[in-house]
Amino acid sequence: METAQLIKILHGYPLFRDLSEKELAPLLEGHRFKNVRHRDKLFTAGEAAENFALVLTGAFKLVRPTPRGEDAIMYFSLPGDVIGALVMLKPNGTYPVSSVAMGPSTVILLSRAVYKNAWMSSATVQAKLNSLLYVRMCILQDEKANAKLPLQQRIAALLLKILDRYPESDDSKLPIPLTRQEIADAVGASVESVIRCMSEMSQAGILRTEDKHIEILRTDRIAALLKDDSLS
Amino acid sequence: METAQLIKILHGYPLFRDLSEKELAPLLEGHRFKNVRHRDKLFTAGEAAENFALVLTGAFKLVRPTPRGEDAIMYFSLPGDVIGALVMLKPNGTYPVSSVAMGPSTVILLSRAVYKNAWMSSATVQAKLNSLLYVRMCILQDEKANAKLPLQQRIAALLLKILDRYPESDDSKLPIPLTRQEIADAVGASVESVIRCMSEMSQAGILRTEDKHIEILRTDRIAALLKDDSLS
DNA sequence: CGTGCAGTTGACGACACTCAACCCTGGTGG
DNA sequence: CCACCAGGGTTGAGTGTCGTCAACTGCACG
Repeated sequence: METAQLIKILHGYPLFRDLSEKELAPLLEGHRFKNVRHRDKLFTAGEAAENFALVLTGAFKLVRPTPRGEDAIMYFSLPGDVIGALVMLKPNGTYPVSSVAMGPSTVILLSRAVYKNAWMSSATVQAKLNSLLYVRMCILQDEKANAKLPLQQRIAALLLKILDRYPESDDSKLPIPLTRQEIADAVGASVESVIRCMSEMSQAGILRTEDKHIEILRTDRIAALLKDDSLS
Repeated sequence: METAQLIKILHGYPLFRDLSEKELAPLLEGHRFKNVRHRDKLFTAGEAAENFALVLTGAFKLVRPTPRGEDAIMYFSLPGDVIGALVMLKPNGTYPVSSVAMGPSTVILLSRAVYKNAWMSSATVQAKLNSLLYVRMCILQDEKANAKLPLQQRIAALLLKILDRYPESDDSKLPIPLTRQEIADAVGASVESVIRCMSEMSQAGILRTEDKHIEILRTDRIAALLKDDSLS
């Protein structure tokens, strides 16, 4: 890909929107593209963190292995997100989470050195990173606040939250292919429970899934689930 | 308090450690001290965010009200922590959490304007804030990963985590007065369950509580709880 | 001396987890 | 061409952890 084209794409992302081409160049020093196949790991939790990455296409789930051998999904990284930037601050740091591709994805890889030289010395960039981090933290906090709700509502909250983050989508289809297992890992439940829950919702005509792509038919009724209770 | 003394204190905190007096001054522009009484709110979730604060003494719990009227504790802010800084980025932002004093506490209040002028334009300060935020996020992620563990282990993890954050303490006494209710709010459980759990631990001689101050007698056995299972 | 907060205990019940099948699909290799 | 397997989805039965409700104690404070 030519640099000009890349810059155009980057300007579409909040992180880089206000940066001139001149400011952008040093941030991308030594960048290299990388394709990641479905279910491959870009970074692995616990590994020494030498690089960070910028998502261009596809999606990644950031997962932490739990003490019991399952996975817990912390975040879904979509195009425009930065993965592993925070840990660049710590010398000899290790990735706190693994990043696993959901479907074929592409990123650009950048080195810790670039972070120290260019990213860290720019107050603007740091502030933007803070912003991304802040959003992510709020999501985690929301989830913690919702942790005691019945499963149905936690799933509903998750689906709506994902829809929210993709304003461009046609309003009802989730932009990422999601298996029931992944939903379970994200809300902290078992696959079976998630399946039972979502079957109910399907039968109630609230949503539909077609080959891992979930379509929400009645956003209103999902939202209603969060207020009161039950599918009646 | 004189400024000189204040600066000395601030230099003791990671956030300001590397800053000269000259760099520090603009960051503190227009600062005012505030005493907060036990259980009073410094900021309230949902309120328009006009100020942020720096904790000097005491402690704060950052809580989000849950949909069911309970509180979920997101974080314990100790001296040296900044409260509400992140949301300064967003014009018209509202605090995502309430900050409630645990015991009498003091802070210095700073205005959004100072943040925009001084804090945001310093790459060093932004990077430090990032660091603080990163730690906090890792804690939340750990908790999410542990969410499915039995209650006993979640409590054990919480207590150890708090001890970790206070290396100066005499190794076994928690630095913050914690009620069972607060522990319950932090791990996402009911008071009664927490009480049952901790009574067991007391009887097993693992910990002792004296007027809301928890002392851990056998750090090793608490840690062991996290690996295998049960108090045997 | 009442009120509010913290801690405690017991009985009961429910939501969700576990385990164990089973179906369907697509891909791979003999 | 068919057998086999892996990944995803589904269902049912049994179980357990934890939440709910209720009642009671001790203490501090105004």
